Amino acid sequence: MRLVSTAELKNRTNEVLRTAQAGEPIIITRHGRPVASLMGLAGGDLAGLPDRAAAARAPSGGYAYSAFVLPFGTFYVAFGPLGPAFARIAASPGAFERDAARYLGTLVRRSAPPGWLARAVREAVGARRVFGGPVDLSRAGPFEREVLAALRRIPAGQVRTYGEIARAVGQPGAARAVGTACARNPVPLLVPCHRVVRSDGGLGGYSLIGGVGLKRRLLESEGALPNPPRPQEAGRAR
DNA sequence: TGTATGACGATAT
DNA sequence: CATATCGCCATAC
Repeated sequence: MRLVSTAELKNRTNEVLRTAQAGEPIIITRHGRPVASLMGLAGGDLAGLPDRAAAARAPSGGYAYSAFVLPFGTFYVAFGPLGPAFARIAASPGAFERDAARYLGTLVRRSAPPGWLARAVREAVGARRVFGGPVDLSRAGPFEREVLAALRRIPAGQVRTYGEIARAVGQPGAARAVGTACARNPVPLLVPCHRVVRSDGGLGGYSLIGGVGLKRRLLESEGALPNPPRPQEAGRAR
């Protein structure tokens, strides 16, 4: 990972882009604070994406989706010109297609996973890096978008409370609404809503298939839980 | 425009 | 410590 200031970005654009293309994640900083990231794209990565002309011709048509078999289920991701737009763990392609069509307002067709998407899923699930790639949040409201943006700033291995996110987006009293926004996250895992927990130490909810059990599993695999449950000693006191 | 609904939080019991 | 209650706030209808 490399940190690049706005000045560097402007004055050494080509070098920065070359670095990104080489596969090293670039974090853009402003006033010393990370504000955005660049993800390299290899040739052919965009093969599954509709081109600009196609998008203009059919503004609401043309989402593709790919399936990824993960340890806890099959993860489906629908993507358009702006990036991943809808993702779910689903029991079958048909179930995902139905949910995706309802959310996106258009049919989705299956496609081989573009390289950038496979990498994004790998990074998001393996939690080896923060997935900072593009995400299509155009159907989310302004508050929801801010919340989701805040979630993306939570490093793997860490958690935040719903209240902390509320304060982070300037609505200190909106913890509950943050929960609602998380529940409506169109791209779970890619936007890590599982890293938000309750202020009382509870995990809170998780609406993906798998429920809080999956949420716990994800957080454990990221090393975010201080005391992984040890079944053998569960309940034992002193 | 009003009303109902949550992946919440603090407090009381 | 678990449950109940009430306040909160952005959405969906």
